[in-house]
Amino acid sequence: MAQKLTLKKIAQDLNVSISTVSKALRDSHEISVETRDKIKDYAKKYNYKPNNIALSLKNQKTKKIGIIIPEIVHHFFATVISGIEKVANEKGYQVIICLSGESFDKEVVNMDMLANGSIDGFIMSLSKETLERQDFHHLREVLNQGMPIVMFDRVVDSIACDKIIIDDVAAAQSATDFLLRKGKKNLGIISTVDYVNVGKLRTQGFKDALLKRGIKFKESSVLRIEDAENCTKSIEKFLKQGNYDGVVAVNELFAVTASKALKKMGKSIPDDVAIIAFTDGMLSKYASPTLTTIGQKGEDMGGLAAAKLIERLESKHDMEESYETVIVKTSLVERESTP
Amino acid sequence: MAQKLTLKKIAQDLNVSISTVSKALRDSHEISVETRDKIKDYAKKYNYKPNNIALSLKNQKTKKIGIIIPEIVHHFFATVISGIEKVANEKGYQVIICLSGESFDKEVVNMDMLANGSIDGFIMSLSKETLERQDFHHLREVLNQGMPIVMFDRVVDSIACDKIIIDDVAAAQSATDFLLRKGKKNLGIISTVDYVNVGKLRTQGFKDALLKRGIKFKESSVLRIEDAENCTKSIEKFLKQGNYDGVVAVNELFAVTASKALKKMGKSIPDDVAIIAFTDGMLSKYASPTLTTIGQKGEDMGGLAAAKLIERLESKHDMEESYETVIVKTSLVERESTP
DNA sequence: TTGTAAGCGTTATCAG
DNA sequence: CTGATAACGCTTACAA
Repeated sequence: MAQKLTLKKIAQDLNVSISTVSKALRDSHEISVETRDKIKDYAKKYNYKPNNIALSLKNQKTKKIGIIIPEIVHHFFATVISGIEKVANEKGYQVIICLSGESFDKEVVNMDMLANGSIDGFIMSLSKETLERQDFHHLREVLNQGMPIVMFDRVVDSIACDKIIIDDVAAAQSATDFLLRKGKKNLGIISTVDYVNVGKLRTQGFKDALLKRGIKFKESSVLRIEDAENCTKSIEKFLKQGNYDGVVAVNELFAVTASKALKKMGKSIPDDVAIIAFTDGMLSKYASPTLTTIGQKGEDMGGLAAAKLIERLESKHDMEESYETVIVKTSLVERESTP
Repeated sequence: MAQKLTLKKIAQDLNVSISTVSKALRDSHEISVETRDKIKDYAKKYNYKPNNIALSLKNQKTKKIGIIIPEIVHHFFATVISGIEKVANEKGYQVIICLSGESFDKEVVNMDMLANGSIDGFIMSLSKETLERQDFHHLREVLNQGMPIVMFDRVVDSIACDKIIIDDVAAAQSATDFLLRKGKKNLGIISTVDYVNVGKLRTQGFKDALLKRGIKFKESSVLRIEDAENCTKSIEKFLKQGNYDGVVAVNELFAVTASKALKKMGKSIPDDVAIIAFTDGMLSKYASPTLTTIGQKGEDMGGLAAAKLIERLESKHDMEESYETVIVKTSLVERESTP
């Protein structure tokens, strides 16, 4: 069990000083070619690699990015991480992931832990509970220490930092309008409770689209789901009562659940009822019928977030106070659930 | 932008020495109650938190676990991470995630980076390319340095370390037998290329189940898929030629693809053809028809892997050379795709 | 009861 | 050309 090699050991073994070794390995011209080669050969032979922790302490930077998201088992978040990881890796950074599990406390604890030197900056999407409480002191504290944050998807206006979002209102509006253009007249939307801002914004877009075409908007055409695990019953009831010919769903899960409910009711998709969903993930691609979706480009969002954060980390603090909100274009992926 | 508080600054502000501050904050009885309280109040007021990097360097342990997996967008891996994260967090550890993207080189590079002090141990599942090449020098190097590794799912026998797996042979055998018991006679299996060991093992189990019942096994009843992205054509062809009444698929994706192909061919599921898949994820739950699956308990596997790793990290090096392979029981989840 | 000093592994500055 | 020293932030013998 060969212990890890350090500068100190190399120095001892080769009867030189630590600083000589350090300089030789960094190709300093102060060192004679002979000693340099001797040291470099030795280092290569025994596979010396500098200790990252020591470097972090010395340089006051870790080359690590902290990611805090609600859940990793949601495909959208997984794609975002994938995008972050890719860009981060290219630029020599690594990612530390913490899950809040939609809990405010866990979000705070994890953030505190990471903020104490483990990382250089954060990329995060807020937990539902945090959004509900509207308590953002942990974010403020971190920003106050001079540690940058990039928020994505679930963001809040009142925090000054870089943000990567999609234009939820516009996307929902165009999704809704898409159904209207296909000749659907009586639309319903399956959304989340309002404190989840993306749900609220998408509902707003739905409403806007109707009003723009002079169709009156009824509150009863909105279903706001609290508990995604047990949404089947309420979706069935909603669809039965509304007798819609077009449905907008704010995520894939609501959409497939609606699709199943409709089939059970003997409706044919897309002829009797058309469905369009947010989040272009696995379910949409493989459900029967396949679902028309608004793609959220999770990987792009992650990549942009990472690029933005790293840019800020590596700029000489000269981009102070000029925060940017990037709006990522969504894409409409047409499949079988719409005519 | 309040700079981060350190022991040094507290010491200066309060006109005491650094070690006094350190001791006071750790409730040392060496320190008088007055100074202790004074220091603790000050620390609390300005929200002092010790720097993790400094602690890591001092203690020679980071309280971080490195995870290396092929992809995060695969639901199974996401559930495993979720399980790891949960257990790790409970025990005061955090997770650093690196993705190999099924590439050998990326796996090696990432592992090297993490091994240089950033983490205390690894949890990993090998990339396809690594399995194909059978080159495990990077694993050996890490183990040689005394850094523990726990492998899961895609493991190799020749590396001595703890492993968390499912009994792929037995699971495939029981899945196959399940179809036979339901009266199916002519079975096919959709698997991966053989160097992916789980594919190979599951194919083996399929074969075993047939032989055990005295049914002869034909090589032609195995489809080995190389490229999961473009498997539709080959699956269609395979199903048409074989005219099976029961299909085992080594993952969800192959299963839904098969399901769609069969429906297109006018077959009814499960009456004409029954399907059983590995990996109980989103697709199986929401496909039409829903799929009967072998649940791999990703979250459990992750939790066990984390627990095992941490146990090894925190034991006083007295469990040397006694590596364990934990076999996690799979569960059969019956849904609509089987009678 | 408090302070000094060494050490974790590096790098950078300054002497020799 | 080479080496000693300080520093990053912290803990912990050991002195005072």
